[in-house]
Amino acid sequence: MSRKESILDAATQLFARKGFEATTTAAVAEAAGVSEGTIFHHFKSKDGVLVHILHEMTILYCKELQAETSEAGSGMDEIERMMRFHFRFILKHSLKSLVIFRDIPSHFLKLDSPHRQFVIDHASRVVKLFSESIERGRSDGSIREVPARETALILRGLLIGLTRLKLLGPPEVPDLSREAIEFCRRSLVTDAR
Amino acid sequence: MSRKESILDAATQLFARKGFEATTTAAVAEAAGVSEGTIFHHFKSKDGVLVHILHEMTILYCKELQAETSEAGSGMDEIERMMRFHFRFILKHSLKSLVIFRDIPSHFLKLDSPHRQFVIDHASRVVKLFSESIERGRSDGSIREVPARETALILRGLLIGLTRLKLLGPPEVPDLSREAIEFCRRSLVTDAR
Amino acid sequence: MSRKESILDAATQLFARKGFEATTTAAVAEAAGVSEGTIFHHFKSKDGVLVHILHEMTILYCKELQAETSEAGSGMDEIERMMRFHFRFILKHSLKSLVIFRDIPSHFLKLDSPHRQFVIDHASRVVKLFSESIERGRSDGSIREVPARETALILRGLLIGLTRLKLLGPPEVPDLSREAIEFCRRSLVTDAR
Amino acid sequence: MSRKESILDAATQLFARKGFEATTTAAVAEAAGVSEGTIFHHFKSKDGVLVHILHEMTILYCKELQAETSEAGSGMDEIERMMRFHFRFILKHSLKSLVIFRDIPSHFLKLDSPHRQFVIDHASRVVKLFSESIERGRSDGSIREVPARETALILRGLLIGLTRLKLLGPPEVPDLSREAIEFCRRSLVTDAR
DNA sequence: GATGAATGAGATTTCATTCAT
DNA sequence: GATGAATGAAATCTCATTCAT
Repeated sequence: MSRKESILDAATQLFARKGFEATTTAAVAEAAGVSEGTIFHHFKSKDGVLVHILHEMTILYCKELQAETSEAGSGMDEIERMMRFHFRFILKHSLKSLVIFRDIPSHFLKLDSPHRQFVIDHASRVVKLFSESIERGRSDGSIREVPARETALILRGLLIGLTRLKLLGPPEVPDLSREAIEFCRRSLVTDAR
Repeated sequence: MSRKESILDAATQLFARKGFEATTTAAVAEAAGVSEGTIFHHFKSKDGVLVHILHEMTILYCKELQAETSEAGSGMDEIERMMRFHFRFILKHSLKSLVIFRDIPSHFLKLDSPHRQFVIDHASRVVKLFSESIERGRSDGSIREVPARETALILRGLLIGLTRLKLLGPPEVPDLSREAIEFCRRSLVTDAR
Repeated sequence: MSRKESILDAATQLFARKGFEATTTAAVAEAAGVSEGTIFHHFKSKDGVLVHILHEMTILYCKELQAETSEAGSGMDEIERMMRFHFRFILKHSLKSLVIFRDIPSHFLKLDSPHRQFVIDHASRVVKLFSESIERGRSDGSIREVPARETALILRGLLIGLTRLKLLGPPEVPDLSREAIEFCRRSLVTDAR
Repeated sequence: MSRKESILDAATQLFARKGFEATTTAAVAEAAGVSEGTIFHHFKSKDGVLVHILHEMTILYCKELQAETSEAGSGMDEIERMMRFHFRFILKHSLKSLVIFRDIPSHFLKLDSPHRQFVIDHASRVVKLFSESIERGRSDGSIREVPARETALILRGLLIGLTRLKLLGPPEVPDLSREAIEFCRRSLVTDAR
């Protein structure tokens, strides 16, 4: 593992456990077994480390999400597959997801943040994928007549909200992925199944 | 307006605009037109200001939410009314909601935060209200056979997610409240309406 | 002596001895017997301390220089008085003058420095005073026909150069004030004295 | 252009524009198109680059200044030629002169600098050349009875001061070389020309 | 000769908080 | 209750320099 990777690894752990603000670069350096200067050599700034994680995860998420929709099936199938993928993804990358879902908003969604646009663009891309699947579903008869973009936004809202609940909430929250998908399926499918 | 209120007002504005961490007590003092010491005189710490906002809003939310369910109607009616209330509430208190939805998680949901339990308890209370309405709906036939607690959590997840979208997202996100309620209604009502 | 004055005092000593860059705020704080934070409380930044010294000295210099010319006498008398004043001033305020003559250029005369204009304006004011005296001297016959502004600039150049020599040069440089004034007098007086 | 020359070139540009302290070795390396290590390979330290420039310029200045006096003429002629040469030199090497006149004092004239002696020796040599010319002028009757060393120091002071004015001052300062030489000539020539 | 990743010592600055008035 | 000067602990970041390749 290169030093850069060590740093990312240690940072992810610490950010997840203590929060981005409360984690010092000194702590990251020590956990990664490198000198503090090395962090700044590779990432320019403390923010830079978070940005790196954000970009990495965002790109991965988009790539894999898109792959889910390419294997045909009905529009409703695609929606279900994308939702299942989302839950799988945040489970597989739970630490990084936690960091992103909890700490990105307070740092990168300020109006003057240079990273705001990146985050927004990513969101748009995801919404668009959902939207297209909904339209496909309306065409192939698997999804009822709902407004595509609005519904896509609602689906994304639901995913985000449940992710927050899972990652930030108390541990006794049960796994809701199956039930959530069912919840959405019931709302979307055409009356005469 | 008392000095205490001035401080809360200024703090809300600044927390909303720049984030809790990035707002200095000096800035709050200046915006409120009081000296820095006064803040610590009334609240005990910077955290104290945020905690005050959190408590105030939480209690208000719970009180008003509960009021919504007291006017009878079917279980499904109650769900709809509670959802409508939520959207109304965050619109009416958008600045404070923004602060709470964006900044509370990263500060008060750390495992060792003394405020974590308060936040979690509040969440439980809300979920319980939803849950009870769902059960009532199942009894009165207005809601189909869904698991009450899981579904309540999903509803709350949806509300949180859409709130985040609205408060943090780009301004061009349309108002989704009506559509979201409709989305849930479709999923919950019994087949034979 | 207030803490602010202590800081200015200590800073002047240290800047003079070791140079502005090589002096740390920690050293200033220790020498002044205050905490490091106090420096920043009063002066905002390390630069701020230097700026304060610059402003203070500049204003004092201008005020006193102007006073020299108000007591009438011929134009040539005024020139001599102003030159004598300059040498007296930098002798009286030798530490602060050293700081200003040695360290200001490298910090505040960069093209993008926000203080550049202040320094330039001060210089202009001094040159103007010299210039006016020269014109007066030409009118009253005490100074020969020389271009006023150019000659004023040359006189100021001479003063700056000699000041640098005195402050920065080896200690064996003799006092040149008397001889320098004589040098200029010879160059400026009308042939038929 | 060798890498060493590239470095000197880039360093001169950057030192002139941003000042020696504010220029990082990383910036020099990038501007020169070499790696940072190469700078330390050729010069031994960041100081080393400045020292190199200083030595190079100092030696060149002395050599060319001396050449000016070898072509005979009266003592006064020599003084004029040396002054003209100085103005020509700093015009021709304006960037390097700027660096030397602005940044050397604050770095190499500290009492404990190992380069202080070199700078002082150079100054002495220049003063000596002026001094000798003045004595020659007194002998050949072209210069009046003035103390040779003091006057030489005054002349050097004037040159330094005007150089500072030209290099650091606002661009609207007119060229003063002709007028300055005339100013000195008037002061030095014997009454009965 | 050339590279550039790695270092580590240290500097400036920030800021919540205290406390004498 | 109100003030604001003073604090000090700590954090981010800089940067010349080294050294293995």
